Amino acid sequence: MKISDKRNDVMQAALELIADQGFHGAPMAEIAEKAGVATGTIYRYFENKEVLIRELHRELEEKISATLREGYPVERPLRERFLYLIRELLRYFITNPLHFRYMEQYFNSPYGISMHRDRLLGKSGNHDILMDIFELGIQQQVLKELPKAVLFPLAFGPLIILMRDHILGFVILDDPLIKQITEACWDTIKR
Amino acid sequence: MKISDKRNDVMQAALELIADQGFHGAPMAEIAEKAGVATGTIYRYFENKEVLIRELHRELEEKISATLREGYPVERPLRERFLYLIRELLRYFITNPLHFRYMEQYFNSPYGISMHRDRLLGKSGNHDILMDIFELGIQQQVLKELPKAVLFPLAFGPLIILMRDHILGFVILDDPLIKQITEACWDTIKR
DNA sequence: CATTAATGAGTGAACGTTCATTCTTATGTG
DNA sequence: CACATAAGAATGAACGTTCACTCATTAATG
Repeated sequence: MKISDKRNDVMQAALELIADQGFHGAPMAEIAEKAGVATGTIYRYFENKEVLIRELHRELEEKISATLREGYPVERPLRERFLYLIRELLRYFITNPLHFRYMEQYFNSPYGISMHRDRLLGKSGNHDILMDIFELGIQQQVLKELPKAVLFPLAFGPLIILMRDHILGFVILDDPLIKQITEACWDTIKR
Repeated sequence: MKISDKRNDVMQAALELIADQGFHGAPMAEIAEKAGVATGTIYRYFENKEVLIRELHRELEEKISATLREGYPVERPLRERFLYLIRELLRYFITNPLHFRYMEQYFNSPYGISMHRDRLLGKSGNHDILMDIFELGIQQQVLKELPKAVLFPLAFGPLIILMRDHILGFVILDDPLIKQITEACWDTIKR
């Protein structure tokens, strides 16, 4: 058993518990039990609960960012690049609903607020890509002349509710529907 | 002092605390202190914390619903009715940021999930209005031919992030901007 | 055998809720 | 009107529970 095995087990257990019970539905004791370790063991790997939570967030963001960059069509027209981002983000979360639920919990908590500031300042990984699209789009008069801080909510706001509804089973996001949705998102911001 | 004075004080205190600290940042003792009553007094008016929380939600929803219905232009074209709804909702929340924060907390909690089901089934007050718009719009081929459960997120999803950013001071939603935003929301769903 | 890892009972703080008691207001009586 | 009595409202200390975190002890490792 490698040194990081238990660390991973703890993170996985925390992810699952927090994703579907929230931070307060995930006591350290329960995380430990689910991970098959003792409570105290968690504190070998994470200074405290907050560190565990932030670390988990960091790791998920990393994964998502990597996925979006993977096949990103840098050379294609703006619209295509934009559609790609939205489509792949939706697909990622459909494949990894726990990740979505976790990010949602995180975002909607005291932890999330500082991150939020970063996002708008374009610090985070794949938001540079997005901000480039917005900037170029406005320059080339392809997009509406709106602040980037408005374009982002317009384009990505729907995805949050859609994902939630998908996970709850109110909608089923299959490929044809995803195609229509991504195009609708484009319509929101295109001139 | 009327019988309902303390009840109101408690609700107001709970609203303020919960809106900016979340449910877990609002212990009954603190709510009581802020309301200027003893802890035990709360339990004269509310069976327990959950009842208080739900009651608060009910009351806010009532107010919002009333506001949206107030000047609703029933006789005007679809587009105009739709723009009205979005614009007034934004305005309401800009005027009452605590209400927005509270509803967000509520929505993003175990309590919120049952409500969510109601919303999609069209039980809640002003959603009948909205569903009518969607239904008519599809019939008249004004709107995209998408499930109502998709039209709703597309049209209203942006508002949540926009409101959050507005409250955090990242955007300032003034009237010209609101006009552009509501029209962008319409562009998302119009054919 | 020395060092590191893992354990889980224990600790104290925080929380929602209760309830014996006190204070306030309303009602009855002469 | 003065006073006694009853009813209702308000109080806050106390209770039981939950939780994050600690630490003395045990197990594993090389």
